[in-house]
Amino acid sequence: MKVREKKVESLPPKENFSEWYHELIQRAELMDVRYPVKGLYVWFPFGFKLRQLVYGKLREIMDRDHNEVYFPTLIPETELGKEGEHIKGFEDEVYWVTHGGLDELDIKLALRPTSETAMYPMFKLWIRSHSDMPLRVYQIVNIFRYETKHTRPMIRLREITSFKEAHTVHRNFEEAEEQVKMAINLYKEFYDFLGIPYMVFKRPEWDKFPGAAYTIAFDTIMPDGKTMQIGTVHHLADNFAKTFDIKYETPEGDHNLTHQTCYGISERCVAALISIHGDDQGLVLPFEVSPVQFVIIPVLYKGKEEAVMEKARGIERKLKEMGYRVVLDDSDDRPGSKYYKWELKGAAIRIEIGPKEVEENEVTISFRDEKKKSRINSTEITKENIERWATEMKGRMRNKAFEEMRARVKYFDVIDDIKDWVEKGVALVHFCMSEDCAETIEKDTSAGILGSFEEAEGWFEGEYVGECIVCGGRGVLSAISKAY
RNA sequence: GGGGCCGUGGGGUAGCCUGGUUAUCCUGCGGCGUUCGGGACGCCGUUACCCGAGUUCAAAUCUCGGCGGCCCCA
Repeated sequence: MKVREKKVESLPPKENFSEWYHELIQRAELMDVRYPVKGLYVWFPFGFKLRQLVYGKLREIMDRDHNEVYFPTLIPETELGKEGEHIKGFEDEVYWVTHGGLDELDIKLALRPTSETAMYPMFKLWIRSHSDMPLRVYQIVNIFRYETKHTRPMIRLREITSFKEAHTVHRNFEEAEEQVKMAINLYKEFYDFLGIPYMVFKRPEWDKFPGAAYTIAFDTIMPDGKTMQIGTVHHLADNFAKTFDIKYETPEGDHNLTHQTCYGISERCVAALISIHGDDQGLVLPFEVSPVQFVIIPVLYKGKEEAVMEKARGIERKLKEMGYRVVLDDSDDRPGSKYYKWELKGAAIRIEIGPKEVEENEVTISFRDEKKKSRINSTEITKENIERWATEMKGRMRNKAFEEMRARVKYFDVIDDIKDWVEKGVALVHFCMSEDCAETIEKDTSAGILGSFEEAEGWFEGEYVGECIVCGGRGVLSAISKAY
């Protein structure tokens, strides 16, 4: 007798990252990629729930000392074009609204590629005196960029749907710089919460935000070895204040230009979350942000259904009363089929209840990041234990992610071997930050300079300063990678 | 920026080269029944040739354009 082949296709293995990502996003019902415009995608309810939970944390962090605002999507050409460097950086990727109905507009309107030029004319009106600062606001909005290269959900989009952008105004360069440090710490807190490892760089001059004095960026390493920028913090100095004439009156009665910062995180944080923690089975999510924190699978044997369902419903009720997100999967599928389904969707904790558990007042419990199952007494399902489980699970996920990333970071003092290495990770080098030397590196390695480390701790134990790998001049610890 | 490949039910595909009957298979989906501890089975039902133009008696199939997707090089 022939054993029947398993027919249900599973996810491509995660080693095949590009395919894995693409399939997972659809099968786990995060996004529908079938929308008929390139680079625009639809959030499914399940995916949007995940987005909301992740951004809930981001909001919580921001709300501590920022006020949420909303500025319009459309920016007049006259404002967008005011800051020379800024517009130069965005001009080839701006969408323009040129008509109202059948009439051509006198002044074209841009779909915001970012909101500096929407906000700062208003900041000029809002800022009168030194006591109006610091001003700290943020908004979570969609922004538009006409990408011509390979678009993909949550990573490279024409409509970024979830751009959290913060903008702050200060009295001088130093106070703005303090804000930059504060922003870096906020983002660290956010990514630590998600268990996502990152490196923090100062971007090279040629790669900073258009119009900024300098740019700090967070990069993580994706499973295919390429880096992905998952957050940026910009010190704008008084560059935009000059352009938009944002001045304040000092206690002495002088009128000074303000200094500003802005910093942003997009849905790439969700992309990083699912890419870094996910496995061959599908999503692995921290308990706090999983749309399904508990899934209860009843195992229904003929004649014993009612007792099992009764216990399952009881536990469902109990967990819901504690405030958790719970699904009792009483659909017609076999238990095995349900295990696969909820693993795909990243349900954090699974509880199985069958006749045996009913008899012994136990439940079978398993955590999404582990392979094993165990039996516990039903009375052990307490808020205290659940919080402990969530913390332990996060700890395991974070350690695993950190170890995997560390294995992809390696120091080099000769250029030759870098070309091969950047196919699977990040190369650390001492580098002088000159554009000439950068060109040599880009040519010899087919990879780019991420910048100089803000903090190398955790990634490199040696000296921060050393000889530039290209010219031998004074170099600082820097990183080279292929980037998304 | 340059080059190549592709578009068939909700998803994945065969058919296209060599135009011609009712468009293949897997999966999914709906109903009924039997089941249920790691992807159950039976029966019934359900849905497709990207859009536009051209060639032709006849186009999923050939030609051109558009839109969309994938890959390689810079």
